Amino acid sequence: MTKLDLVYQDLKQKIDTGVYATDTLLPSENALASLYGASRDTIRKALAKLRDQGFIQSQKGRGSVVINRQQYVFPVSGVISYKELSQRLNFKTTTTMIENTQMPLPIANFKAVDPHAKPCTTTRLVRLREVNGEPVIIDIDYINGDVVPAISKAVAEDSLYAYFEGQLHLTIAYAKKEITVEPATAQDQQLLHLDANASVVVVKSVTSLEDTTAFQYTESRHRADRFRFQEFARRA
Amino acid sequence: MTKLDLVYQDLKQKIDTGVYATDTLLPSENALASLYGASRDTIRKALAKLRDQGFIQSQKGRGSVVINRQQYVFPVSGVISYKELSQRLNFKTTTTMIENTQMPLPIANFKAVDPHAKPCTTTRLVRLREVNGEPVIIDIDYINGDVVPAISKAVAEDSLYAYFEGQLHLTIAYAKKEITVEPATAQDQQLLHLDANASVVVVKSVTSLEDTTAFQYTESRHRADRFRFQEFARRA
DNA sequence: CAGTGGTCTAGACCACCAC
DNA sequence: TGGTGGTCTAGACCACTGG
Repeated sequence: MTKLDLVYQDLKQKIDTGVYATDTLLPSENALASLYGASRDTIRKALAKLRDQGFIQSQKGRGSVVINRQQYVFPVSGVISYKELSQRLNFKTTTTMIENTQMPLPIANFKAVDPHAKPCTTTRLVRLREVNGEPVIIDIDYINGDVVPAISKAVAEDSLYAYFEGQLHLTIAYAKKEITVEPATAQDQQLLHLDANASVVVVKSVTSLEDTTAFQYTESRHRADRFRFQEFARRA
Repeated sequence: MTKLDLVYQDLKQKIDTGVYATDTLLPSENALASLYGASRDTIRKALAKLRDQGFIQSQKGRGSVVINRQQYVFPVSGVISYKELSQRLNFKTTTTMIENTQMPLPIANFKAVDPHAKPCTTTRLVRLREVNGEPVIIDIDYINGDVVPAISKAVAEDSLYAYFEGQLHLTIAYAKKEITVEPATAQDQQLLHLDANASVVVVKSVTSLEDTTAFQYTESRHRADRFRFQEFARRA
């Protein structure tokens, strides 16, 4: 844990628990520097992170205002696993593996989100996500066989990310995502209990490692009436 | 223009035009510092910005790799106006004002995106966006009357953001957005030429100024079959 | 006016990568 | 081993806010 992250985590926690309340000012940068025994620059980096995440807004000559008790609803935003998400939200979720096969990457299917995808063999994983006993999402994953050899049912039904990071020590760096709305396929209708003319929200993503290897291609098909996505963005 | 932004813009432009090609390394931070006559720290801040935007990925001991020729499709991500967007994409677009009235802010309608919205009088603007003669989006704006007095038809059909920033000198700081899918209303069906059982993608947003005043509430209703949203995200 | 955040600098030490 | 990015520091000057 770096000093920057210690300051960031502590401030974030104090904002979350109301020690620093919404619409009030944080201590000044110099005050925080003394408090944490850090240089002003390190404090500023922690504040920049809070700013990017939408916790504070800084104003010249005044200070940094707490603006937002962060609330997660469905952050397609951010690179986060389904397991991490459901834990944070206290959902009662189950994951059922429907398919686990080896096949070449269907490049054309991910053209929009990664125009330069290269051929490779993959593990194809199809999983059904249920929340409170209701089927909500079908996740279709293609995992690069050069990076990850094979995946057990136990891992697939628990958490891929925990396996990748904890066991294989892969460093996940970034992802590109795309959201569209499409007519439900026969499989969507069957697994998600949908009518013939229903739509699903499709989230396609490519996740890459620190060395820029694209190693996971995912197509996530959501019941449209259960889909919700929130984000925070800054101007310029 | 700060030195940081000069470096950022120049590097970004060189990446866009291929001077620094995808999958190649940028000059080292020390080299860039000499090149631009800036300190290493300033260079690092510019690189951090490029990293956040998905242009480069840095690797300890190796350098910073160009990973992505940025491509805009429909950035709900980012605080950007429809006019800025259509210019960037070279769309042929028209905007038609349908309604321009004064009314109290419909707080309940924006509860999900701003739970603490306060009562205020607003200008309600309803505008239809067409791309290549095809109606694609209905924008319903509520603009805080305490911040912006009234809005002319000419401004509404050109660009609100250009007016807010250029004429009124407001500093737009950040926005919260939410995406959901809803059944098309009668107005949706009529204006967007949709069937009775069609769905629309609804993007609700609250935009705030530097002093944290929420001044614009927008409900953007998109034809589902024309909607596409892409984003870049980093882990942790 | 004093205090705040915004920008910029020069230098230090570390962990990591490639040769 | 030399060069790279990652972290941290101490200090400077500026523009802005508030009383």
